[in-house]
Amino acid sequence: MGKAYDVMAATCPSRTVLHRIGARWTVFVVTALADRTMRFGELKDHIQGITPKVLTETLRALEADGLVARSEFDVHPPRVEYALTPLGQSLRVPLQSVREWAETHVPEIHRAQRAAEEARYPASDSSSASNA
Amino acid sequence: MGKAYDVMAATCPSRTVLHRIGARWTVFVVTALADRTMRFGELKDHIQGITPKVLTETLRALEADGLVARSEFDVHPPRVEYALTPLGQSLRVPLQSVREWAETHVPEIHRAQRAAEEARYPASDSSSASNA
DNA sequence: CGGTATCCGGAGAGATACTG
DNA sequence: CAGTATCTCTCCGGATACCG
Repeated sequence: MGKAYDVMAATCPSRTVLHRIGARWTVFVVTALADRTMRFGELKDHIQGITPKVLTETLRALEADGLVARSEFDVHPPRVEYALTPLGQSLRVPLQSVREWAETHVPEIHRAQRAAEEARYPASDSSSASNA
Repeated sequence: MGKAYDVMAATCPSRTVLHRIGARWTVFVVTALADRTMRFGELKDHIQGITPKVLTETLRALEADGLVARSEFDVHPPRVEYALTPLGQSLRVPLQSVREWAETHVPEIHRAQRAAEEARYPASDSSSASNA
């Protein structure tokens, strides 16, 4: 027997799943919630540059997919906490390895990009090396 | 001393990197090239549903980032082969784990989505269970 | 505090047709 | 075979302002 799902198949549902977890801010939210439960404002402060609208959309999507649990406390002022579900916890590992890869290989990629740039415009040495 | 790069920082270059490898078709191309070198047409056939334009764009981006190497043979008909660079190879592991997560957890996510749907429109039981 | 509502702009994705 | 060229269109994502 083969695999149940194959991401290479055009209509495979796993593509939808992949699309979701590949969404712009998913990795940030999951990473932020990996350590501990957080309130909306905490997430917003922690994930620098995210807007409330986008954070809400991301959280709603993750909640609908069963990755994040939303707990609302009926107090004043309002208090809402977000946490990873067990399913969301299981996503920590893959996403962490992706994030670490990104953080680790920044210099190599920059080097490759500058090299490619050089190849296209050979003469410009605005910041290129003097040492061969 | 802390980490050199932190994905949570708004201006961190690792975010750009993350964005690149999170691009729609990156995971497919890297996965396809994980096993062996492939020609353009092979990639196109293997990654079902991708259009030549998008495949080209993805390959060019990956090439610029130093993840994919393009080898052109001056023959007729033309023959062009794509392979992962060592840097690209290093991306295999993280992306494979993400892909496997997606393929593995499709049923759970579908279940969560249906449950969320139920919660919003409680009455409709078009395909819900007869067994409580 | 924890969101919504609304509007807007641009990048990316797709279909189709064509070329060296 | 391996792409380009064009065009369209959606959909994200961001800014801003407002609500319970």
